[in-house]
Amino acid sequence: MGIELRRPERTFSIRQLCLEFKCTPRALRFYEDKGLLAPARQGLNRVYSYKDRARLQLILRGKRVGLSLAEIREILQLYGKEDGAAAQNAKALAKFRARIVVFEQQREDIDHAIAELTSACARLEELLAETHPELLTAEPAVAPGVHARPGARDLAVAKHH
Amino acid sequence: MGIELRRPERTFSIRQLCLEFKCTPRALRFYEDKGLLAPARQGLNRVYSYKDRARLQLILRGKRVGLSLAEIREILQLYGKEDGAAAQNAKALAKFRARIVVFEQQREDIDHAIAELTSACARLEELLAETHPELLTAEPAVAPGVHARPGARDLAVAKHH
DNA sequence: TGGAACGTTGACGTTTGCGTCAACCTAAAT
DNA sequence: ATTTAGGTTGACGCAAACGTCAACGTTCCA
Repeated sequence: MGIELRRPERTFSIRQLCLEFKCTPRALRFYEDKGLLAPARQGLNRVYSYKDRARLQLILRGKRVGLSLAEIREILQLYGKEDGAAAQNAKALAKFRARIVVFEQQREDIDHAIAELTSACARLEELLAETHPELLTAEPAVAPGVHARPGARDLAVAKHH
Repeated sequence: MGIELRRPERTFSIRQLCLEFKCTPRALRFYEDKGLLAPARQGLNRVYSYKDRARLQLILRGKRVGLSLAEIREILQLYGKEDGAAAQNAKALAKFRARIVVFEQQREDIDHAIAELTSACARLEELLAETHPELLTAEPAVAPGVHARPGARDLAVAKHH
């Protein structure tokens, strides 16, 4: 039939999204409880649209930069309603600006941290080279070009202990 | 007499550090409990040296970039003992490198976030300018309240609920 | 016909990072 | 002598962000 299964119409099961984004069903349901997601239902089952997937991406990015779920929800809400009460928009503007400032501070902190860790690595490498060269794993730097892709192979999220 | 009271010899009370770094005594004691700080004592009272202050700075920076206290402690420990078991140093090296990778990912995320919020701000400004220009506070940058995150009411500015 | 595989809703447990008393000491100022 | 302004150690409380069962419903498929 003529129905094209192009990407924008695709839907996702909870597990598909979890595999793609390395998280657990529990987490997605939790985000839903907290009002960050609202997938459609097919009977009882959740059905995630492309828009839901995009939201999830934003949520996870937000988390990685240290936002709380409450803050993320706020931002998502403000994002959606560009109309409505203008006073709300003014408040949104202020909040956004404030967040930008915080982010810039954070970037500075991260640059600091990277610099310090890098020099610490250099010192450690020297030290090891002198005393126990056999322990040098011979990986002097981060593999260039390759963004640390976790390589989703299993459905169980392995933890580091 | 010849004794110079240069900075390196200065010591700090718990409150002084709290004021300087916008945190609470409770937090500092907590960090101590967790093995991140170990100030000298004068009777019962804690006396923080310049080195302690530096450690505190690192701790807070670590927190701001999303490290857990446990991770920060690990880093601080590895920092202090450049000798000792070489195998430990090798592990430290690996961990540091891994953290650097995470940090670089984080920086990317933050740049993303800043970009998105900035464009959102621009859109909001336009929208407000058209519909309710009187709400434009004409503060293109930040105004109030130093950026300290939650709570901190012990000796900081009173906050909204 | 039944058992994987996938989904659902509770509900309780856990860790982290402190806040918040309470009860007490102690040196300095009044 | 007593208030005041700092400090101390417990001990309990709490919110965030899930993990971890338990008990149960579908659908497919050999």
